[in-house]
Amino acid sequence: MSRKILVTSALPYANGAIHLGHLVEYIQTDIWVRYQKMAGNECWYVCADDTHGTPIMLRAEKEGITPEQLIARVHGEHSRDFAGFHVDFDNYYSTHSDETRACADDIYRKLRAAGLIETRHIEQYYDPLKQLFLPDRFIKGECPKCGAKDQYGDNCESCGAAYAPTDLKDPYSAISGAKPELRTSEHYFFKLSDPRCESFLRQYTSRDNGVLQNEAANKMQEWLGAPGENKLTDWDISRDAPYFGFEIPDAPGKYYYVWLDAPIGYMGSFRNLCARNGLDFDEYFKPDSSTELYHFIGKDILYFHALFWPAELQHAGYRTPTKIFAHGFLTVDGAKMSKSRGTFITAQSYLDTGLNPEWLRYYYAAKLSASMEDIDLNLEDFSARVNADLIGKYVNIASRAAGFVARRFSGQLAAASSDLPAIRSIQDAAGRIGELYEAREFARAMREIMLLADAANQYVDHVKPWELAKQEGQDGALHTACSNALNLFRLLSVLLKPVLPKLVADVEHFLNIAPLTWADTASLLATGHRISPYEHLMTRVDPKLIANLIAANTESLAPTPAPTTPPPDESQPSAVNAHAANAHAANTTPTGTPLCDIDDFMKVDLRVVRIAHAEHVAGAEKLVRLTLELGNDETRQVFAGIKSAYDPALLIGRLTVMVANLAPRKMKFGLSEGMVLAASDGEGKTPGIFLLTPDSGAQPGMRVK
RNA sequence: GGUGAUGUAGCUCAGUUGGUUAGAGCGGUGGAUUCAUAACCCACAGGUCGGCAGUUCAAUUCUGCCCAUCACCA
Repeated sequence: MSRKILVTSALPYANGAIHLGHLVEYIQTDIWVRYQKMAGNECWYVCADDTHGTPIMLRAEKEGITPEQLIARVHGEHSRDFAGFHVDFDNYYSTHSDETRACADDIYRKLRAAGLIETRHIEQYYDPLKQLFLPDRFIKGECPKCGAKDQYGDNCESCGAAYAPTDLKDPYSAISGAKPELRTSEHYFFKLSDPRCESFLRQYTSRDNGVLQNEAANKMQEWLGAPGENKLTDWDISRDAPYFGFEIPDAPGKYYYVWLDAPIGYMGSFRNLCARNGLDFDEYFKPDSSTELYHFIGKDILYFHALFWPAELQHAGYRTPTKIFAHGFLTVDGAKMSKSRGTFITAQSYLDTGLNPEWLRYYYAAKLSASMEDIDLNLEDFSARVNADLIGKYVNIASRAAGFVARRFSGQLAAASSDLPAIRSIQDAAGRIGELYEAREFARAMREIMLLADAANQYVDHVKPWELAKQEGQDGALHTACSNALNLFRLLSVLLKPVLPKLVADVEHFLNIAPLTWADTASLLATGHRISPYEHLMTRVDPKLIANLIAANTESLAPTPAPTTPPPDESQPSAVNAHAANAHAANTTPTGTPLCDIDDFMKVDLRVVRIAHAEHVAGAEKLVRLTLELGNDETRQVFAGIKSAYDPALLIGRLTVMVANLAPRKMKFGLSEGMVLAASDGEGKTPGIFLLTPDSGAQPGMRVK
């Protein structure tokens, strides 16, 4: 009767470190898999590094190593990070493997035989210096819409416009800086626009079919268009040499696009697992398989998993995924992860700082649902939640009872009261909580479990073991009370085990019992059972650690020779969500400014001034003419480019700050004898110009330093 | 710009198939207690349920518009 289940998480790209955004997915999947295993199902969890593509090739080149060396190293780093968070894959493999190549070739040949592959010549930018075709993200130039400089080839970060790289003005290669040339090349396409694909996908992704969450199904229908309106376009699945990947059979110099072999990496990883432990691969992937296949992914890569991937499988003669579970992104303290704010937190830094990985597992569980909504890691809430729930409520129950049992009853338990309401309510809830795990409603499950933990603490409070301990002839009552408390603790441990595997392993050691399974919610500890001495199971979150974590992840303002990871390929095939991509923007923020010393700074004579007069300058688009008083009856004329933000009339009388020793400059409208200081967003994301103002009390002529 | 999602107490979130006084945890305040790494127990305070308009005997819950945030527009 036990189900046979194969589960995957999206493949992280072998080009960067695992961060807390990635971990949402791996922890979510791991909890789900652990629950399935505890519930007695045969469940296999596979994943792999996604290792192909131009970014890997360039990154390796930059480090002076081969791509194989790079991906081997990153595989080690990723494996270590996942293990550190108790993410327990049955196989963590690599797409750069014989198995994945064999699966990719097999699928490709079958699709070709089905008439779903065709070739076409396309024009694409080519870097004549590096001698390679450039992915969209490696071409930069001026946005055709708003004119912002240094924008990527697919969309503009300044105005949000989407366009083709050929639309860019003054394009240049982000690798060599060379001006790219348009060149023609033959590409291979998967004919997603074929009526067979469309009709299959329309049915497969429909709400009624239940493969996708409703929100995702709606999105797919949007992408598919109205019935009859075929909006799907063929998918370009080849890239020209040089490319790190698998060469396409019978197509010298042509390689599978990394996004083609990434999902196939799930198969490759599983095939490798099958070979090692005698599983039957075909049983899981044949078209009429009775096994279940689940993909956990981020909502950003739905397109690949809900359209391309099922269409490939269907038409290559394989089963299609049972369900695709998309989750939302992670924000930290309500905002996108940011390197400058220190909230772009790597898995390694979290562990190195000394934070307990199970704190994060619990916190994520307490916030995750089956929806695609983003979840927020609020660091204050994180500490409060973990401390209150895990230490204050859950671990506390064991701590309250263990001392008495050890001191008064030599570690042996009395019979538990099987009809105790607190015990019965946990046993009754176990089925419901199991269903919540199954449905990925972890937050609801955690709420219910903590309610049960509250009831357990209320029980202890009610029977007052500390009073019984002082009374003559109450040994029996004390013994029962403590035994009940420990049974309550054991039952709660079963319910929390998918989330807290390491902690519950310690609990199993403390209670001196075999590994807990879901069925153990039906039983109680035997009379006379002997427990081990209690050792504290978990400590509270030390606020200092959180501060250290932020500090460890805050990019220094010093000119670090930033580890400039190349920008991701157009649509990076991994769980790396949009925030990972956004992080690249951090490299172009003020962090790159060289240091100056105090002597350099003191060369600049900053003075408080009063704006004595301000007026528009006839014929000037941006300028306002200011007359500034520096004290001692000295005045200066300064032209300031602040017309767009300030009405001159409202400036008169204000205090601000000027550079008093700036060399005078002759302008079309007169001599400008200095400059006033104002803030603005160089990237143009936040419009406006903001003049500086000193605190009240400052007088014209005072030096600013 | 289009489409979609979200907007509920200081924080993180439930909830309402429209119906008397809108909930939890944390935080705060007060009390109780001392078995438990100041944990636990009891109580209290607290919100114009984003804004405006409409439908209705009745709207936080339905409809429309607006605002904000986020995502997608491959």
